[in-house]
Amino acid sequence: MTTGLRERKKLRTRRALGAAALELAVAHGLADVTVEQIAEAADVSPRTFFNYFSSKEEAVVAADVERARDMGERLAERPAGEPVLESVRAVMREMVGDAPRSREWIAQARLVRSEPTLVPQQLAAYVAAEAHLTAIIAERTGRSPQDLYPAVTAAAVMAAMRVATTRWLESDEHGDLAAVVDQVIDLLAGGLSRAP
Amino acid sequence: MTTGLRERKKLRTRRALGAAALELAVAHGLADVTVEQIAEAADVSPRTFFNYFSSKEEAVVAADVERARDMGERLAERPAGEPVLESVRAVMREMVGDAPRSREWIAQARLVRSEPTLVPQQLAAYVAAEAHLTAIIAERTGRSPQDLYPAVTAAAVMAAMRVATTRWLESDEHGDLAAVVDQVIDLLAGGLSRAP
DNA sequence: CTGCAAATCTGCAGAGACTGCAAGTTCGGC
DNA sequence: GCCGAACTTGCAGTCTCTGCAGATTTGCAG
Repeated sequence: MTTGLRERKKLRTRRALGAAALELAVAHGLADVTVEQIAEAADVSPRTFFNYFSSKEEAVVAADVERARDMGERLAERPAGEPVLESVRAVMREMVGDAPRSREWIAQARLVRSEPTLVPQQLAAYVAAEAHLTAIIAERTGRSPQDLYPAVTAAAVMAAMRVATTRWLESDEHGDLAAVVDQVIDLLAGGLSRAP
Repeated sequence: MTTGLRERKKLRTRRALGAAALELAVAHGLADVTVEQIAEAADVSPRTFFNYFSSKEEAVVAADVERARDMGERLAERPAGEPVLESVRAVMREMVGDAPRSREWIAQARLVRSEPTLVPQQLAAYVAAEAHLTAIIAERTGRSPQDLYPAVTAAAVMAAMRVATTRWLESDEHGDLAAVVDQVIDLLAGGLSRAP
């Protein structure tokens, strides 16, 4: 892990920009936040903002991308013999446990639901994670990444996760996300043939 | 069906704008096409363009949205007793048969793959269709749209269709899309447990 | 066919998003 | 310490996108 000062600094400003964008958007609504404000809050020039992100929307969703990457890494660390769907179940259980992060996650998720411009970006983040997941599944099952199996599994799993989190946010939110995840995974494993 | 002159005219300019946007983007690359050019090609003012679409990207992907809506309508017309996955299989077979439309479809699909800005919009189109599909599945299985089953099924199916078309485009394209669709549906129906 | 109300189109002005470029600043290695 | 590479910044300029107000067109009733 060669993390020179340079790289660390870059990561720090990237995170600062993402956090500032999210915070400001939650507070004032995305439309009423300018790149200039975001840059100022992160203590860089507006021009630098565009060296990191190509749009406001991308910055707001940056945390999601990181979360997805995190999910991928955790999946890669699961025991090799474990069925893919079970690995996903386990990883989601781990991640749901992160209470402190959950706060900002919920804020962001609700923001996305209320700002139409963010929806496409959010989906792009999911699909980026999907590509990573495809590679992991391919390696783990000893299949080629060109094979349909890893790709379809990854896509279906990510889609199911999306549905699970959406439903969880829509309902009282007091319910257990892990339980919802369990249900959607059962549906997938059951071949989508019968209802719960 | 009350299609007054007004509505028909609106639909016509909407399609003209979408087609112009797609055509120009394929010819010159999306970045080198301005809204002004698109509007001119469709014979309306630039301001009017924004009365129909909120961005260039949305216009380019408009045909996709229509196609997704079409798929939804065809699904709704399938016999009620048919299993959902089988209905999807049948509908895709029908739609693949439309040779004339396929040309522009392939052009658009290839464009999306080469223009990063279009990816999020494309995904948004898929998800919009997903909502429609959810409603259809809910009605057909007699379940509430709030239920997880219709939502997960719709999401998984759309994700699988996305993978199928992507793979089909990536490979020589001479293969049969219907065959790829068959494979991905088999994977879903099999609970994602084994490889083909 | 005529006139009215609503829907639509258009031009204009203006705020912001975003990019290429060239000049400064900082970091990493020798 | 010093040089090259990487990063930041300001600036100029183009394009996107929006609100508004005044035409223009359409649907409908009389």
